[in-house]
Amino acid sequence: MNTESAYTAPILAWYDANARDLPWRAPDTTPWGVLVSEIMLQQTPVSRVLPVWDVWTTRWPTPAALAAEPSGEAVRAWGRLGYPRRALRLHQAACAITERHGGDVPSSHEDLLALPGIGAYTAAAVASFAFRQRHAVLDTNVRRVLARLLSGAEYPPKTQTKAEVRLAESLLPLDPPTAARWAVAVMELGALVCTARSPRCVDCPVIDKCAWQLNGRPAYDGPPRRGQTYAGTDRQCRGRLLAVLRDADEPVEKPALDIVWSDAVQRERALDALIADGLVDPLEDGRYALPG
DNA sequence: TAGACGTGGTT
DNA sequence: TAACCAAGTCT
Repeated sequence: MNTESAYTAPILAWYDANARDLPWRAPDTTPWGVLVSEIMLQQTPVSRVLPVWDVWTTRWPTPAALAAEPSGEAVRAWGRLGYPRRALRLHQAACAITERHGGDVPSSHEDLLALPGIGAYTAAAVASFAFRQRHAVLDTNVRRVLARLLSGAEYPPKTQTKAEVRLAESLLPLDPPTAARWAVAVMELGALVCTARSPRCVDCPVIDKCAWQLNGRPAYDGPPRRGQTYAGTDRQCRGRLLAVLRDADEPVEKPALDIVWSDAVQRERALDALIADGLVDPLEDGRYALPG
């Protein structure tokens, strides 16, 4: 496989000059700090993660510190980041790290992948960013950049293909620390320049080598990209319900939940689902609380 | 494997 | 304004 391409040097140089100064990239950030950031950043913009990451890593500087607290505290401190099951899984991951790995975030892709809430992307990201290993880190940004640069398409296919993985691997510099830098660099390029809408091609360090550009920037012509309606869904209902518990200092009575969603059938379904997910704890006295 | 899963900013 | 989008994972 290739180890260098015409894209490598320009993108690395661009990153050195344009990388954002994000706290989880600071040299003294621990692997745990990196892991927390990666989970928080799933489907969530950097600007909203910043303050929550700060609070979390200060309050729980190690996996053991988080594992020592009830999972409900993790859910509460998650605030309005969204997808609160991530908080639950991060707490579970902290417990597993404490029990199985002596309190140290594991460095191997395999061990990371075995942790709850960590999939192929996050395992690769942590192994690469925190441990300077050589992995293809294929997130939505990188998939879009590679689609444009090499496939000449505006967007990558809806679901990730093996061809994309092979392509990303073929682009990885051989030297692990350089591969790790390359991984963040491509991701950053996708986040700042090669964006989904209105890409800033004038600022692109590889515009002269971009297949999409050379093709005349053809518009996406594949199947419609999934649009997610939200109003009126179970997801919105779950969000309302959980917000009540998050904002309450003590367990709440049922009416406090009933008042935030008028459709009783949907409300009960959502509440049951939250309980099944372990995000809500139905107490014996009939009240409801975040899990202990 | 398609769909569920939160939330808020941008266009 | 409604739709799209943001460092995905799980089932």
